[in-house]
Amino acid sequence: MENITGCPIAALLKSLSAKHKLQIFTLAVAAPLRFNNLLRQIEGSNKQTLATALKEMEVDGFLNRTVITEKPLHVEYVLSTKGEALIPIFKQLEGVV
Amino acid sequence: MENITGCPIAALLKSLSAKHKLQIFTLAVAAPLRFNNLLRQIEGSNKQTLATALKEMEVDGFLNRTVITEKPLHVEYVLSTKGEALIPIFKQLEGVV
DNA sequence: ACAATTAGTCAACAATAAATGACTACAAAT
DNA sequence: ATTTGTAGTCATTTATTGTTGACTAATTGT
Repeated sequence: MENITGCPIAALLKSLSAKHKLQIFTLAVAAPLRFNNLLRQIEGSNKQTLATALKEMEVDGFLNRTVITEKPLHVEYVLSTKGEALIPIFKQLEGVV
Repeated sequence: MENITGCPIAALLKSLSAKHKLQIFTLAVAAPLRFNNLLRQIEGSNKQTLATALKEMEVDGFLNRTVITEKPLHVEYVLSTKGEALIPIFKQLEGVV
């Protein structure tokens, strides 16, 4: 009900702190992501939360969603340049914890 | 109801994303903080949320709480070394947004 | 003595985020 | 033709977070 002119970094932090997003980032570094794969890999996750996370990460410009019109016709999520830029920052946070 | 063995960085991100914390960090860079001062400075804040934020930041080791036994007997919150370590990371996030 | 300022706590309520289960829709395999 | 795998949506419920207003308690100022 607020934050029309809120701080963008605070908004980013809040967005990044949503459930499973950090793990999604981590997995996306290794390989392109697929919905049902994530659902199996990320224990304790569910369709809805995952769908919301992926959608937000796409809207925020961290992931690129592509429909692959081949073999088993599926969707791939790949880290964008903006998404990749966050990885070293997460690494730095490791040093603080 | 979970996260017994959760990722510490995810936990840190979630903690940092709590309301007003980023602003508290920012204000703490400039000068020691006082409770009622914050309440006035941070618009839209309230005692409870502020008290919770300050307590958590203290428990997380980002702020040091000191009772100043002088003049008007008050409490000061000052950034710890660990808290200061986060500042450049926040700055880096600015570059990503 | 009384009021204000200090720094909070507590319980009840409202708002937001996440979980659950049912459902959709298309393509490919049996 | 039916099941399986793809990738989701939708409505409801539950859990987590934040807000509100009343209250405490010590200190300081008038």
